[in-house]
Amino acid sequence: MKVSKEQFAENRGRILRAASNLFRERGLDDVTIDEVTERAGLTRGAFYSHFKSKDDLVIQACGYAVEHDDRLRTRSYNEFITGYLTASHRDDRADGCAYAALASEVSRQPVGVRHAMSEALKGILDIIASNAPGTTDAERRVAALASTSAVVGAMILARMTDDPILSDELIAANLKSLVRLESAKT
Amino acid sequence: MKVSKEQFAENRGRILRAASNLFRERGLDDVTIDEVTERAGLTRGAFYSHFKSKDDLVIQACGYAVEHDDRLRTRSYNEFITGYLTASHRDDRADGCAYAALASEVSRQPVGVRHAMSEALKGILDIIASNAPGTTDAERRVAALASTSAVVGAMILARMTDDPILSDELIAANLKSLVRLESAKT
DNA sequence: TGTACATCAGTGAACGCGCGTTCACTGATGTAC
DNA sequence: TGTACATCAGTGAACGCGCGTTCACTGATGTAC
Repeated sequence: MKVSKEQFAENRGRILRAASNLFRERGLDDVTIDEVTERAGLTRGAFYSHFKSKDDLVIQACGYAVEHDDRLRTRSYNEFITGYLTASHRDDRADGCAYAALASEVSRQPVGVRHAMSEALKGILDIIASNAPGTTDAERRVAALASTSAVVGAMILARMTDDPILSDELIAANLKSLVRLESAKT
Repeated sequence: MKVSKEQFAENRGRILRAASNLFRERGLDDVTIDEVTERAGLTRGAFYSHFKSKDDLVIQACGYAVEHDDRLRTRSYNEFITGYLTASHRDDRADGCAYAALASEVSRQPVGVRHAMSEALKGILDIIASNAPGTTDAERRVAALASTSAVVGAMILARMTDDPILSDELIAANLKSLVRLESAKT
């Protein structure tokens, strides 16, 4: 049956949230429309009142994940690094950084998804660069690109390994390397 | 019909090579047994004379990809960084680094795959650490973990973006950052 | 303000396709004598 | 060394399951009068 505009908007939000959590936790291919709508409290068919296709959902849900990620919008450069490189972030994929969870899958997706994630990344890099250590804009830009690459790579490898010691070591080493880099420049 | 032992071994190698290329290019889920065996010059059914299941193939093919990757076995630390962070590596996923291509998917695979990739990574990190800049073992270890995270993260993000300028920038900035790090320490 | 009705979000069954896996069969290999 | 036969890698059809998508239907919403 038809529902109110407010209910409709809320349902759409619930689908997006469920999808963004499930995608980050289990990957884009593994998650089914059934799972997403069930978690959102709806049934399969309702999905197509909100989204054109699963591809469409992927675009929206990836955008949603980045938009609602506080870790990518911290105030200082140091806070970004130390807030990102934590064991709790590593162990909580569902609410973690969408790039660490999905970037390599996104690179094989249709251009719509890649574009959405890419534009969002530009915004994030600009913020990080504005807070990054360095005496010139160019230096701060390099620092932002390099440290973002490092934290994303570290998180991906720390999640990949089945050895908890190596996993912790990856986080600790990058923390040390990036924080030292900053203090050396400030 | 039955084939000679030599032919059997060659067929197995062809399947592994085809799978390792296809997996890196298109991801683990997207590639089908049909595609792999066809590229290896065989038919679907032959697959199960060589591997227990697709999961089994994933484990073997990931191992194969890492073992046959020259980029991960370069002689000096500088060569590792500069050989890894290139546009041609970015554009050639099929023969590129398996970690950049598959690490985040591997993290969601059964423990067998994760373990194989993790143990291989340990070997690679040991080699890199032995060549890394730094005056103590601990310093070299940190440099190896940090630079490996950075190059993998940079490659993943450079492949994800649909903006060629940002993609080049990611590679250049990490090159600058990591090479500078070395010269500062040597 | 109240009422009739068109709209459309949600339901759940059904469809169609693709993919991993199985299986009966073929015929070359390589061993036993 | 030569021959008979058991083995087993490869073939290709078939199976079964899961998933994205469609569709006829329901009934609450919200608009037009």
